[in-house]
Amino acid sequence: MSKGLPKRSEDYSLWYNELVKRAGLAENSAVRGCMVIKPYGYAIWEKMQRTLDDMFKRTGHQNAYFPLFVPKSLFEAEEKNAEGFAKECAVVTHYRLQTDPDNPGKLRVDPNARLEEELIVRPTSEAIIWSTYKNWIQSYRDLPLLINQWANVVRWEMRTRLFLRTAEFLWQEGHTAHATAEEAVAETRQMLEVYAQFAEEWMALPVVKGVKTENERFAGALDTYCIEGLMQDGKALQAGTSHFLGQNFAKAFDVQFTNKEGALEHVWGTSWGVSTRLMGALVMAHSDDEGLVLPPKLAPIQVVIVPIYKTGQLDELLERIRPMQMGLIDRGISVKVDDRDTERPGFKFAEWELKGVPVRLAVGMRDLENGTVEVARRDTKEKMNMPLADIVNNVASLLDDIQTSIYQKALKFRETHTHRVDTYEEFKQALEGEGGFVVAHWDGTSETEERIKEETKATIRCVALAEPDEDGVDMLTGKPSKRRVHFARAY
RNA sequence: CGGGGUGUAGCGUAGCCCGGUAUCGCGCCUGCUUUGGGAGCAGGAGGCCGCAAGUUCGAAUCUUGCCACCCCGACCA
Repeated sequence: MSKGLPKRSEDYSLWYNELVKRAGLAENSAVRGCMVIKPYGYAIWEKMQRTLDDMFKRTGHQNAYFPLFVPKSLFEAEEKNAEGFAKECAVVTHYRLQTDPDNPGKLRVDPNARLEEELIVRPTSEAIIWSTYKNWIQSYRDLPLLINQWANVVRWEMRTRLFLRTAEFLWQEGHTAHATAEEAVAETRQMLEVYAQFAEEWMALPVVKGVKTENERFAGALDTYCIEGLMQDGKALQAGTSHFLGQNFAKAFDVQFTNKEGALEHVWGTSWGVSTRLMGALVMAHSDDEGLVLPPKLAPIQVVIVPIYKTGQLDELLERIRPMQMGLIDRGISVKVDDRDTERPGFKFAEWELKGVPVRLAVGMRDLENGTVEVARRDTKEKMNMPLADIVNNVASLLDDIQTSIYQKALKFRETHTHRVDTYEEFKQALEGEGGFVVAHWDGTSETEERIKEETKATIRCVALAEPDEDGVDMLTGKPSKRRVHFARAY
């Protein structure tokens, strides 16, 4: 492991890339735009999955699995959705390879093995799922239908970045069907709340909840709700979306049910998802020039114990550390004892800091004689000595402190990086400075939104749910506005 | 797809203009000494120089073609 990460202040995106690789979260693969998620990174994703999955189950959802491939005819059924994704679809056209007569030892696509109908590798699963729902839904008694799937999807992005935008990524997608618009909207908003709660309580990432403008809306949805986080470089990151689909997919796939009065109606739909992009958000929101800073609730290793010893003392020291180690484990804390005899303490300290382990305990014979342990917290780099006798309680509450503290830090950052402006000059200044959210009046037209995007690269992240009504005028056109919206440059 | 760039050990690189089988650092292996903030010394292993063809006595180096990747732009529910 080489020393020293690039500095955030010097090259933020280089810092991010290096950090993801050096901390062992992910790396580029032999496939263009596709990453390998490494064990340490996958362990964090698994914790996210487990937590979210529990939250979905508690809100009444069940998991299922649908195919990776979508026949083109199904894919194109909902026109807006199909158009929205058409430019970034991987397409399977053949089903067989053969040895190449012109190139010994090489294979080629068998020209006689063309599929009668092309298969689209799912960029999202509405089409295949709604075509299935048609068979599952007949009566109001079949509703609501509340399904989630954990899956991979493929979007052939022209430019990719580890976790933030990869050609293949992992995600969950919820797809629900309801008897009424009101129920579907309630579902959409409920899942938005679930995402917001997860982001704030588990990822320690404060988010703005809001609704997308027409320009940014999911193709095929009537409304797209979202949570938006703010990264340390002042750019916003969309961390999750929840869509109210209206009856669009029900109509496209002819999904109808008989209501209590015996009349046929199209069902109302929602879909919602978060992806491995959350990993990118987690890294960018909290980490520093020394490495990752992980919130304790998602850290695969919450406490690392580094024994400090002289040659020959290791076994004895490990023996004496064991009661403390077991005490922490019994308390439900995940503990790693770094008993590698091949690395020195300084190296281990640096490595666990890079990997973002929230709490480090350094224990040597000297400490044991004094009845103390050296405790270091990753987020503030503070070191303190704690009595060995009470170490389990102290560490448990320290982990809670760290979770709260990094959330508060991120929240404070967002507050100091949110500017309310009234003129276009102020708007541009706010963006050019330290970035962040710029909250301003907008006349509600796509033209103005586009123009601002072209001139400043800032987009409307959302119309925040918490934003109060307020009469004003668009900073650019002077036309009337009833509410401010959140602008930012975004990932 | 347009513009620019780069491919040399696991990683990062020197050498290329001016042809003679490859430099340095990190990492790796062995041994000894070390071990409370990224150890020191000694020894060692590891290379179809992106691929293919051409020029030449001889190609990492020159020529041509191809491939891959990176950066900027376009693109990105």
